[in-house]
Amino acid sequence: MAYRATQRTRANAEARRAGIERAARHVIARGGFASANVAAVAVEADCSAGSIYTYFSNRDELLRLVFAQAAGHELDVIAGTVAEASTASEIAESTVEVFVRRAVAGRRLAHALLLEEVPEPVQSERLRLRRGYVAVIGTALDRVGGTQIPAEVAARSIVGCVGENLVDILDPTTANPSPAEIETLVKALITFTRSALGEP
Amino acid sequence: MAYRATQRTRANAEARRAGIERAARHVIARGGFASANVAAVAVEADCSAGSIYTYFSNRDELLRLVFAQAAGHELDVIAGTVAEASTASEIAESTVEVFVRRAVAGRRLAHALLLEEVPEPVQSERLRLRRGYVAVIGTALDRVGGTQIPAEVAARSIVGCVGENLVDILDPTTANPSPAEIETLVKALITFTRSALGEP
DNA sequence: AGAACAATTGAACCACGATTCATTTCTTTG
DNA sequence: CAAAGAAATGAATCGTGGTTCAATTGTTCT
Repeated sequence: MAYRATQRTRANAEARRAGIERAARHVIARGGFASANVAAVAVEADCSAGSIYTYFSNRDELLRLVFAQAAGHELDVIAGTVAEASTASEIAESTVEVFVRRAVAGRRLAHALLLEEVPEPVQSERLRLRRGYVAVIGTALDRVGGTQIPAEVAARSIVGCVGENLVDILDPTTANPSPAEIETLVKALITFTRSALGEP
Repeated sequence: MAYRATQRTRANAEARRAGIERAARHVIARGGFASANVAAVAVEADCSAGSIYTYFSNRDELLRLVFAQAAGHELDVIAGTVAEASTASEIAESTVEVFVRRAVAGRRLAHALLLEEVPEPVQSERLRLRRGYVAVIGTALDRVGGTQIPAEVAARSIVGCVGENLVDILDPTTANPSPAEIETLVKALITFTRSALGEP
């Protein structure tokens, strides 16, 4: 016997794995999933293409993990703010505010997470996460009560409204939206979703 | 001189071209864009793969044309019904009704047109068409007046609401939705969009 | 009929990028 | 330090599916 994996070895391995994930996240945030080929991630992670396969079974799996982390974090943020809301209006308001502002702040990444064409395993994850948003908002709406329609439909509708209005704004081929434009949109969406939920 | 393209020749050529488009549409309606590879379309059109390149410059262009036809037709239908509406409520109502019912009736095709991952040229076309929907609904809302928020945001929101609520229903990997489910959804969406537009 | 040209065919070609794997380099332990 | 095993490397491989093209078949005209 002459070699055995040690504490440090494993810590290093974990650091490498995390480094590759971070690299992939950066590449995606810069150029979307389309640009996140194995070679590009390897360059960013400062390792070889082959090495990536020591830590991840394949490219799709790596992308799926990175997607799940990033999108999961966004979901947590929304869940946090929605949990504090005590009326349907507040739920609508905080959802729109957080969603739109965070998307605009991290435009390219938001586009990748929400809209870009992705490999199938990532798409499944995206649908899972979207169901997560619906669940979080739907549960909150149920808690505060007073909606005339099924909370799930209301929650989905809110997600749909906001998402659809971000399509052009997040388009990587167009210039950054002006702050004024964003203010108008946020205000309008809040008005729209509030009245939709039957609040004045 | 011994050969010149004649009336009949050209008519035949046009028929072939149309046949290939029809074949592509059928393949897409059956298995989505993913299944519409050149070989599959050729089989359905009863011609060789190579022949397709006599009539279309490449696969993406063929798919783009077929998409534009199918989605353009849907837009025309919506435009037709929305044109008859004379209140915001009626606009919301007819949009939801037509959109949802037609989507459910042609589930697989609707999924392909609205949600499936598609080659870039098709995606551009999809965005164009979506802007068409927004324009049609937005113009109608402007015509009847009385919305507190920009008509474009309202129109986009309606499209987003409806689209998002179709995601699960159109998923090809799940069973057909029950008629009752559809009724509930249509009713809820009409309520949601109506109140969103500030109508009781 | 046969010359002239267009259309069809389908197998070969090609582009692309993920994946593999023989080789080399690094770590640990006796 | 040497042996044993792990990890890293990156060029070669492979799979996939769109695209091409030489050969064949079909059509028109004199």
